[in-house]
Amino acid sequence: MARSSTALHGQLLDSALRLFAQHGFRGTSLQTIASDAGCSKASLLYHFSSKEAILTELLTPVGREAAELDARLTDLDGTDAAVTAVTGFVDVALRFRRELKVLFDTLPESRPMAVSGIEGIDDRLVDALAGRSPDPRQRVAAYMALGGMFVTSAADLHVNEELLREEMIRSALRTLGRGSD
Amino acid sequence: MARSSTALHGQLLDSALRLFAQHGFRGTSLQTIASDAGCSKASLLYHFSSKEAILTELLTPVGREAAELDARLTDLDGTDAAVTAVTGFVDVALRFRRELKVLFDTLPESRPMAVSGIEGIDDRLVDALAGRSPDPRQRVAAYMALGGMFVTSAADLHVNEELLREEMIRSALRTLGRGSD
DNA sequence: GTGATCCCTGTCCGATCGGTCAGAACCGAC
DNA sequence: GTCGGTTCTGACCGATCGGACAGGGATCAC
Repeated sequence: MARSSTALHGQLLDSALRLFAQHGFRGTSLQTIASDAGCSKASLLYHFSSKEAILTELLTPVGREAAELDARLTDLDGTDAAVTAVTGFVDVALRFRRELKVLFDTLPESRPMAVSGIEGIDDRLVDALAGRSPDPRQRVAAYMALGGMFVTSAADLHVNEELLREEMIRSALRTLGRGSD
Repeated sequence: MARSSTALHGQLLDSALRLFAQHGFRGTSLQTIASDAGCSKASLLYHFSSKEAILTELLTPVGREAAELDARLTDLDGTDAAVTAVTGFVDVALRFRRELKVLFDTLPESRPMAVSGIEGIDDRLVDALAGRSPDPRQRVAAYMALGGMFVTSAADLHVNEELLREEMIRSALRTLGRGSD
């Protein structure tokens, strides 16, 4: 027995991500994760100090990328801000589909933020998507686009990945009234 | 004590809906609901045979309306189907904002369907939103529109209700490439 | 009065949860 | 060999979960 430490660690993260995405954070027990990864619950808690710690480690990468996108958006406005926000979000969302699903499932509970640096990022994203416009109609459209990208990336449409990416971006821009057509 | 039976029953439904929407189904215990409604857990279980029964009673109305919309869509296609699906969905979604949030939170877990008559309604909605087109791009756009409407209705934007409704419909139609502009 | 019925509750139950802990099993270094 | 450190586990713990159940009051008909 005794895999090379990091091996089981990664295996546990894999199992946890899949199970969290499928049954939610609350709906997945430590025992289930451990069994899926082929070890004991006690072994899981040797690698991770708590259930929350697993979540944090899972969501840290997407948190980092989100923060980067956030930073890129700060000094943009108008169409530039909207287009950058759309393409940036779609890219991140499609790269972290299951993570985003877990994040979405976890957000409503105002738990002590498992992933740092993304507090209020949703408001800033909506602001950028709206092209910094204070028009409430633009804000609603921005929310529609954001929600659409979120849900669509989390769902698994049986569609070619590149086509999905392109059409998500085109759709979102149409939603915002900034479509080229 | 001893309220008129139906009074406590309704009070419990109120509390449950609010708490389910706020903390999720799993994240809300029977004790919490009972305390919020000002009675004992045993009393709650006198009015409802189980936790699942509360969920069913909460989601039945929105299930009925969804089924009606579903029926109205069957013999429509093209722009008619898309427009009817958008306006119908927005109307239902805004009338049952918290219920929809609970439904969304509850869906991922493949629990024995608490609300009947809506199996596979999402696929049929996407089909209608896509105007019955088999084009995968239209299907992606349909999913974007559906997700946008879903999330936007569940979120609470501080926006005038009628403006919200109008702009959600306009945004969704733009997403589908059927905007008037 | 005395039942019968309805509403409500205190108390208990088994299951499951996240988490702890002492120690077994394995490892390379010596 | 054996020693020290790392990896892993069975057994256990307190808390909380959804739910069962017997009985206490209140209200009615008679």
